[in-house]
Amino acid sequence: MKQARTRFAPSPTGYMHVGNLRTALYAFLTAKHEDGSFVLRIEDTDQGRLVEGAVDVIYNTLKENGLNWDEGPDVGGNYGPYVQSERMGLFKQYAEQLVASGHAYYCFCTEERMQELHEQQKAAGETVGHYDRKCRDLSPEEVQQRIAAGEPYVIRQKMPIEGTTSFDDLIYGTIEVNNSELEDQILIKTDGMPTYNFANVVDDHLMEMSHVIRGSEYLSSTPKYNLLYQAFGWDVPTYIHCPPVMKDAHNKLSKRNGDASYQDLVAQGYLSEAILNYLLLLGWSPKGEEEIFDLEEMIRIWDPSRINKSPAIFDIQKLRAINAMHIKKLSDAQFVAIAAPWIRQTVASEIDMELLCANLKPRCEVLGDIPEQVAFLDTMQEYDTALYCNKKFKTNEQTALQALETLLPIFTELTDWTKDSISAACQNAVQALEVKNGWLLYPLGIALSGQRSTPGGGTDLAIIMGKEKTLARMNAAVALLRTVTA
RNA sequence: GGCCCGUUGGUCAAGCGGUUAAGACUCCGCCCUCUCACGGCGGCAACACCAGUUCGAGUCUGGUACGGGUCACCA
Repeated sequence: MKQARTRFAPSPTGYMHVGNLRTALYAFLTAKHEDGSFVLRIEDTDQGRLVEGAVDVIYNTLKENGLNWDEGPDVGGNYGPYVQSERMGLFKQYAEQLVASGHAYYCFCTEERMQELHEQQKAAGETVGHYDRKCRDLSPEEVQQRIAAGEPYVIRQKMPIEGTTSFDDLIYGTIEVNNSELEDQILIKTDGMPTYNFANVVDDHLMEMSHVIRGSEYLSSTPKYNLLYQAFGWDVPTYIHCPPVMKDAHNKLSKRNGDASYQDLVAQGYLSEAILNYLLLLGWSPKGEEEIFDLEEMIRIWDPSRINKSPAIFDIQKLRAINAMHIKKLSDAQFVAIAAPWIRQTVASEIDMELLCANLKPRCEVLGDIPEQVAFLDTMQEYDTALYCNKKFKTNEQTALQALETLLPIFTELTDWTKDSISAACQNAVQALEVKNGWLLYPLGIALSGQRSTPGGGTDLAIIMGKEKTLARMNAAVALLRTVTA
């Protein structure tokens, strides 16, 4: 069997939206599942859209996600060059080969004539569009003459006039169109450069691509691609057209309306593994029930035929959930390493980082939530003492005052400020008072944080912020409660 | 407008002629619990519509509606 070779061929426009990333992932997986090669080709021929540093964005994004390419502009390979602008010279000969075999022709119609043609078509009530094939049957002599005279020309593909053309897509099946729908499209422009469609076919063949994986917007031009392959007598690759990633039911996710890019999501605190995992599932489904995968597992289970036909709406909620699951899979040490910088955005004081992180990990869906979650450790906001009321633990301002006054001397006496000793001390008090844990300790959490929800219970918060701050906040709470209950 | 494609809960989706129509996310309830989470258990919620084929249709065929894509000397 022929070796699987796929490519990702982005334009360097300075931005990688998640739809692009997903296409890259699918192409990567299709190659790697069959132990094949993944190729990166930069399509930079649209000089007008070139953006400084854009190629690096592509490199970095792919690398961060582990989508390493076997061949590409930087690493080379046997099918280079891998930057399209460096390949411009080699297309014209292929077009001329097509002219010689009767599958293409020189066309001398100017843009002005095309304009007029469209005007006429409109006036005649016809649908505006296709070139009228005026130059299709020029005699070879006339062609030679006009070329020799220096007249500008393009080379157009000669479409069959009658009949149909069909192609197979792994996702959409066989698609057949009437040849009358096909325009004699331009292959080589007046400047001698190839059009995108032509360069693509030639490049993909020269690079021996086994699969062409791209967006479904190319579905309607694929018959023309197929005709080109046939005219050359080349093997047709397996087409895999992917439906678009949508922002909502009507709009594609796009850079134009400022939708989140991969980089934006990372900046918001999403893990790249989670983003990739979510993208995998957006428009594709695995065989079993499992949804959480790392790259290696993705490669193993990948089956491109399970890609869905219909567009998929990007759902940030689901991404959050998957991100949370990936965070939970992290080791404690890994989590500390990635969470610490986020914690430090709002917390400068000395804290028990390990314990804080252990509490944060199951409470954190996106890293970007962390700063706000932990800010109280540095600065406590004023709070409503009604927070001390809890039906389940039968607490209110009065009982909270009692609880804190019970705890205060115990904590003050403690020399060993550890989880074990604090817990033991609290358990003793609970037993002596014959109350529930919550009655004694729920108020502690409020006193230390001033908020209802915190990353950790009262005793953990005490350890995280240290003895000194704990006692200070307890004293402040006692003072506050005394004035309220007086 | 022509052509092509699509349509299962709010979202992602399984399903490939016979199912009580999976599962995940969201939301709600219960349990666990020193807050909030995590975890466990349970619940709400779907085959766009109309014909036809068939003993039987989410699954096959045709049409309708709605949505998307495409009709460049742009990639």
